[in-house]
Amino acid sequence: MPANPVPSVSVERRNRRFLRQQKEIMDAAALLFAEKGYAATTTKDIALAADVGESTLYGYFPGKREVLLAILRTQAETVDSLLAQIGQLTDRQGFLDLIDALLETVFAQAVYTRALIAEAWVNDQVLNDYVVDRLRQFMGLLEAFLSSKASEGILRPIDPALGARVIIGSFFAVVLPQLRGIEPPPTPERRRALAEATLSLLVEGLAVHKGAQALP
Amino acid sequence: MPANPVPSVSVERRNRRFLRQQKEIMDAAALLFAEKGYAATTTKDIALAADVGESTLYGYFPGKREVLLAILRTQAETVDSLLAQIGQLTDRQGFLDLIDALLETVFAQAVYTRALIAEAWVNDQVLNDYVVDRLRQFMGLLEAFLSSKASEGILRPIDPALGARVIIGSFFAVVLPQLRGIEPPPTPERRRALAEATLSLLVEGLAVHKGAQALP
Amino acid sequence: MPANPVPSVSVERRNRRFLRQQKEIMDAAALLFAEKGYAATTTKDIALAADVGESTLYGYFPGKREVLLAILRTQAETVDSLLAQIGQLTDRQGFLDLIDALLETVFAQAVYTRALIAEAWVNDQVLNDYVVDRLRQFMGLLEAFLSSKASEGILRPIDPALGARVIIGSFFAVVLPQLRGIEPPPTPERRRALAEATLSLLVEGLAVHKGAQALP
Amino acid sequence: MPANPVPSVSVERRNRRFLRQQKEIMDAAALLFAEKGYAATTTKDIALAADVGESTLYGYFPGKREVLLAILRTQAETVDSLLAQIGQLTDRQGFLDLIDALLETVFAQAVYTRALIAEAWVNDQVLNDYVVDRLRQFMGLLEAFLSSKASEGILRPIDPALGARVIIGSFFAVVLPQLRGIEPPPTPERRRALAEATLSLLVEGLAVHKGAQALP
DNA sequence: CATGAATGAGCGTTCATTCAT
DNA sequence: AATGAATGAACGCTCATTCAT
Repeated sequence: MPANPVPSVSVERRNRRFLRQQKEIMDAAALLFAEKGYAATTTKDIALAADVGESTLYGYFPGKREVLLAILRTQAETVDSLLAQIGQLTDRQGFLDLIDALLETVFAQAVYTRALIAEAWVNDQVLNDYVVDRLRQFMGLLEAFLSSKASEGILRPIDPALGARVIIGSFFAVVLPQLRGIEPPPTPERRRALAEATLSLLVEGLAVHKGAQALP
Repeated sequence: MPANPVPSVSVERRNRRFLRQQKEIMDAAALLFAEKGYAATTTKDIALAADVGESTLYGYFPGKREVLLAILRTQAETVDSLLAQIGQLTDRQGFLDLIDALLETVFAQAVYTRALIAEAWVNDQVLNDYVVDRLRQFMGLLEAFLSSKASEGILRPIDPALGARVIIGSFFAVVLPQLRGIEPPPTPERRRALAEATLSLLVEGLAVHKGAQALP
Repeated sequence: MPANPVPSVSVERRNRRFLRQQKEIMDAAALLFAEKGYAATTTKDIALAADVGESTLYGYFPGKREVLLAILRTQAETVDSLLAQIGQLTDRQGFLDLIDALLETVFAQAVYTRALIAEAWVNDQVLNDYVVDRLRQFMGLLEAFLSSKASEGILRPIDPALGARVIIGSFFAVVLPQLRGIEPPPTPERRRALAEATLSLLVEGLAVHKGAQALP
Repeated sequence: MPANPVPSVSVERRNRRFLRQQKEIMDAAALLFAEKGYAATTTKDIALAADVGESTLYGYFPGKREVLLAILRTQAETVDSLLAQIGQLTDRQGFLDLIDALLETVFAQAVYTRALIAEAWVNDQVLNDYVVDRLRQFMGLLEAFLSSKASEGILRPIDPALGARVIIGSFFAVVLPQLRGIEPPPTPERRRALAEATLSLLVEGLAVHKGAQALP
């Protein structure tokens, strides 16, 4: 039997199918991991939710663990590709755009993110491989921004690490209840408004005062 | 036959032993629940960590689930008794004291708190029974404080709910890495300093400005 | 997508296999329940006897209890279908046929019957659900027969309830040792002979007398 | 310390106490064994019912099994001492007395008897050690009686083994529902009446006839 | 390629028995 | 002598994974 010289079409189609099915399994699994945690989710649950036979999973992933890892990797890659697009933060608008893009990403894959948080909270390996680096990168961006603005005399010369944390924490406080499912996910407009309000609060502070310089 | 008035000593001693052993099991379990999550922790793990036979657990708790619940209840009761001691927040110092007391409590039972967060993230029942109410109470305190200060003209009239969240988020951002074990737990001095710096940052804002009124 | 009309063959085959395996498990379990009692029989025992893995049982029954219930139900259904076929008892031959059919049924599923008796002796629920009604039905048949014959002047007007009991007891006395495995199960001929001898004894009595009327 | 030369009084008292407590435990256990079967009864159940600590049992019996054996032995000894009192059966009255004494014994220790039956049904060892011999002895008595009366021309020359069985079965049919707890235990009068009616039925038969000789 | 069936490993839990007091 | 506490062994059952079709 001669090797088919142009099997690429059917091979591609097969490949597309494979990837589509893989994604369907990951989506089903991510929802369950998010809702119950990895350990409490059974392969039977996943198969049922993905509407395939239990053993079919093993045609797409070597095992339950690898489904989780694929989910985490996907989530991390999305964040990575976002971070890769960001250069230096230079002005308020860039800052807001970053926050907004981040929020959009987080909510676009809310289920994946929730699964990631669930697992990272109880698994050092996952925390290190999928969270620590990205958080550090993000904090680096924020710290550099704060330091630079401070040296320009626009922001106060507070500890940039603390400042970065407070910023992150503030946005987490807004995002977490929605991720967790206590509050409905925000519309894009509401998302943007929240980002602006939060940033404004952080920049200008809670206290009444005059003459505060807005970020350029 | 008159009731023996004396055995109370031995009964008390027995009782003390029972409670001590119970606590030891809870501590061992809480550490594991914190580190791996409830579902991934086996009763064998707990027994090993508490240095008792696996079946001994069942002399102290009806089952694995009840060990978790005892942990959660203990954690919640500590927070409740703290919240019960707080009246109205009226000034900066009271605010700082609250934050500090809360942080102290959280760190004093870091393992319990971490276990609570782990489970609440993946279990609606636990979230509702042990987190939602307390968080709401705490937010209520903060919101009342912000509103009251705003009406006095001392704080800006921002959305108190958003303000409360940002405050919570800020402290979470500072606390979480330590709870999670990425950073070492803070000394009381460092704890206080962090609280002050964070509060100052929130009150006065990131931006340079003049004439801001400090909280009384 | 039209429903595939063909896979019914394989579906049927699968179904047959399932039922066959289910029966094999029930048979293995019934033997053990009969020999040791339900409580003293472990799922491991059953699996070993049925020559399957222990967890395989759970593909065929939801649990150990349900294996027992399936056995009891099967036994009861067989007896029910027998009782359903019986109309009124009118003559000696009908009576003998009933006894014989009953004995045949009991011995055909001796193991199931023995398991039923074992459990009914120590379990009110089982006694009520699987024994009481059937025994009552059977006694009803006998009592009606005795009363009717008594009113025809063919049988003495003894208490029909006592008479029915004595009849049942007599046959039990013959059957139980064989069910219990002390004596070998009877051949059909021996079975029939026993039934006739027992009936004759009951009808004519132990005492020597003349002029007794045989049942028609 | 000189050995007390006359400790017998206190030793006896101690002994009586021991035996009394032993009996209490056996009674509690027998009831449970009768109601749920040996295997389904836990030592905790027994201790609770006997109102002693679980480990106290082991001061009176080497283990759970031995409690059962003590119960069975007691039951068997009672029957043995009854059988030992019986000589040859010679007339109807002696026969009735035997039946009545047996019934009285059975009901006096209904719980023990029920426990014995429960265990003998699922345990060959118990069946052989505590039932078979006694039943054989009893059947021997009956067979000898039937044979002797047959040779005297008073009873018909039926197979004595079958006759004995029918007699036993008849009384079982009357007794079992009461032992099992479906019917209330009989008063002594009712007991005697039942015995007479049953015997009469067996002797004279169900059929109408004349000239039957009563047993002398 | 998809799957129902099968299974060893291991789960949470119970139990008869022993131990320390 | 009596017992609460402790425990290894074993229980009924579940699960991630493999196998046969």
